[in-house]
Amino acid sequence: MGTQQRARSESDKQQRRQAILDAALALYHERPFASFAMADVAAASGLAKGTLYLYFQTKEELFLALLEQLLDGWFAELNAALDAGDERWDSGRGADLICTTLVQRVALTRLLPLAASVLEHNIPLATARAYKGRLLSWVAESGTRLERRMPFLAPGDGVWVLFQVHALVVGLGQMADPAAVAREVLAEEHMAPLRVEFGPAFRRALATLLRGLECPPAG
Amino acid sequence: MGTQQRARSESDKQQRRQAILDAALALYHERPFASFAMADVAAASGLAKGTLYLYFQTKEELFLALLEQLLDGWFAELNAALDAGDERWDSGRGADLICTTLVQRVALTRLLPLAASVLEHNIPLATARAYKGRLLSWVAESGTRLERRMPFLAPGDGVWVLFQVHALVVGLGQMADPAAVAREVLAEEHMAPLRVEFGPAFRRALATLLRGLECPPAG
Amino acid sequence: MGTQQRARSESDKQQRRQAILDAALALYHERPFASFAMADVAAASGLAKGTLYLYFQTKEELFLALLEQLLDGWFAELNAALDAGDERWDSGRGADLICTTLVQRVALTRLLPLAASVLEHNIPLATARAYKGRLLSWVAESGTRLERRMPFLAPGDGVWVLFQVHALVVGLGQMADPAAVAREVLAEEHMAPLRVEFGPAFRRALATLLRGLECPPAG
Amino acid sequence: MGTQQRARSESDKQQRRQAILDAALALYHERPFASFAMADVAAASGLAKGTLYLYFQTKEELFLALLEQLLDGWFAELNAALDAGDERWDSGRGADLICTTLVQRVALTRLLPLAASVLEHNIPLATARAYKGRLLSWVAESGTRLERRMPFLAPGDGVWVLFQVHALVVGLGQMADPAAVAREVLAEEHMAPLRVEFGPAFRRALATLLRGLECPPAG
DNA sequence: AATGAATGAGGGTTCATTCAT
DNA sequence: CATGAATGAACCCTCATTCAT
Repeated sequence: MGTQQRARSESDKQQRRQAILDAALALYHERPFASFAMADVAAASGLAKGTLYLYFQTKEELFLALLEQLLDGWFAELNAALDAGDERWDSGRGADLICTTLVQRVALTRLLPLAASVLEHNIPLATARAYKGRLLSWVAESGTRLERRMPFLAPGDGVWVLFQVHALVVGLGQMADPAAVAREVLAEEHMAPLRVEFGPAFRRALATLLRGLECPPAG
Repeated sequence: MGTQQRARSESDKQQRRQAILDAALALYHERPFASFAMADVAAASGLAKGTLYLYFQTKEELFLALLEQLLDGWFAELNAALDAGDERWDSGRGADLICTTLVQRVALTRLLPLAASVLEHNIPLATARAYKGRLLSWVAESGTRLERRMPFLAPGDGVWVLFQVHALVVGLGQMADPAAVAREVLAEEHMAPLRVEFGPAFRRALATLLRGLECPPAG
Repeated sequence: MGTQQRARSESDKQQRRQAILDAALALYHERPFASFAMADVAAASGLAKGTLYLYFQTKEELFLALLEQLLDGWFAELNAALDAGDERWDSGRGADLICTTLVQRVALTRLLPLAASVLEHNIPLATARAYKGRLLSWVAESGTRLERRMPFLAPGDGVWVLFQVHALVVGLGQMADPAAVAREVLAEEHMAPLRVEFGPAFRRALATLLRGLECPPAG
Repeated sequence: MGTQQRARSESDKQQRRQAILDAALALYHERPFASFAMADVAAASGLAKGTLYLYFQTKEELFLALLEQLLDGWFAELNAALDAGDERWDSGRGADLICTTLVQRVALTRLLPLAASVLEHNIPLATARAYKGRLLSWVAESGTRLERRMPFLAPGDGVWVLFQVHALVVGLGQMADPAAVAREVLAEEHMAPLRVEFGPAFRRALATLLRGLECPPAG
């Protein structure tokens, strides 16, 4: 119905852009992201469909902006924790930090798996480059910090660990968040071994992985 | 166009069913599986759209049939290798086997990530149950074999390792197989650190993970 | 699976034709006629789909053949009753006969409404002519008999009454046999006035109609 | 093709909705309603297919909206006529009113028979309830008025008469509006007795029916 | 800048009919 | 005569995007 106030100044516009992203995020609590339609995001943000296109050229761009924001938040928290103090961490401690910060960011862990399929559609080269560029610097910066904190990590291991984190989030996230039908099946008694809870599963996987790096070479 | 030969005998029909699956598989070389339309599969297999529905009740059933077939093949090879001989393996040897058998099955590693999203749509409970049931028995059987071969694995670790394999295949597979636009970006000089090659990446991740299990507890 | 025995002689073929019609009829007991597919009829008669087309050129022809058969049976019974004895009947008696014979022929009353829509599709002129021709002679013959039995009927009234019977069967039949959703709605308390039971509704309508003919002109 | 003007105001939208209904109605002149595809209605109204779904959630909803509109118009006219003046009417007068108002509403008489089959498909319970509810109140209100005007009608007879009207419209309408092939057959000389003209046929049927109610009980 | 009505290409699925065997 | 695999035109509906206002 009513027309929203116009965002005139540049900061107004940034705010509105942010409001759209927030609304999109909020939709997670109701339904899987893959089912989003622009109409839903528009409704959730109290704007008209067309308005979204003033702030994002395509649906995918909106999606990537949201993902970047969530990643940004996580890397910031991660870096802050890695920068505080200077005692050495063992693999358990490192795994703990990453898990704790990540597990509570449900939206991020659910959005990340979709990144790849979104990147397949409809995004201009420049957008893809921007996203990947940002990803690169995040990974590089946090990778270095990880290596500093966990000296058993060789140069380059920090970035490598973050890749594994990505992979595990995507892979385990998918297993831990099955669709309705699958959930129903998994609820059956004998399916118990196939049930995966993201938090514990991820923690154990990451801890084991870091332990493998920490472990003195066999022999 | 022209009418295909009729598949009369039961074995003809199995062959045709297989031909459809093969055609679907072949489409990978041209476009991401997620974008498949039944029309595409029909065209690729030289059949009419309606004909596909003689062999598969829904698009999703076709997809799951393909996936199960590939999984079946892999688990068979894996089990055969685990059953041959009875020397003990260390983590490196175990990782090698899994990697070698899996890496050459490109289609499987690309299809697996889609399983979750397919399971979200349009499949009857029975189909989901059948798929999950099969998965369960594959995982249980191969898990036991892994434990037998690698005695450093505690009971239950075998299944757990296979879950991590699944997760890593999905996660790393996604990173290693970017869409056209993303590939173009990653081809740029400075993006090198973000490039992931599935084989080596997966091998290292799995080896490290198994090493972590093998490693004597810290202390 | 198995191949049916071949109908070689002409009488074999008549029998098979009849078997198909019987099977189609039997399907009524399970689902509304409008939802029939040729595949269903084939399955019900234990024949292959293609075989049906050896006996009926189109789906509609099969349908009309079935309808004609049911009509034939009813007119035969009606005529027999009208021919037995020679006392005069009043409107009540006439209505009773028609109702009693018709109400028990559920298949007929449910099939009749579909005749019109079937005639709209896909039937050759010759088939339509044959059907209408048969209808004409049935109506004419039974109409005459009605007039003989109920002398308050003027010449032509007999045919006219049969038209009204047709109309009422179609109209009331539709109201008395609502679809699942409609039935659910009608089951609600306050919808009671909209509920129609075919037997009583038809009986009263026809009785009133005949009474109107019987009734001395007003004034 | 070209883009239609946008319906902005609420009244514009009502107008467009109406235009769609009008276009659907107009299609009657070309083909039986049962064969309508949304694509046809779209083409007839000069809109894109998708646009129809802005105004009607499903094909069936469009259909019911059209029917309700026509019914509403008829009941309004009927009620107005029944409310004007207060002399008593005999059965002939009552039949006249109903016939005259109904016969000129060709679309209504052709649409009504399809209501039942439409109600079988794809409509939410709520829609069915709304339709039946409206029907109930129309019938109840006009039924009462009929009884007031024609005192020979017992309580409840008014509603009953309207049911017969419904049934006769459906039944006779079907007979009077044959498909192309059937029409051709009926045009042949000797088929004359099967030809039904809706107006006269309906008038006579209804008049006779009312006369039957008016008539003093036999004996 | 904001709107939201209009677009229209596709998508999955059904089913009457054909015809090679 | 019998079969049933193959066909392919239709159908309803969705939704990202556009653009007139």
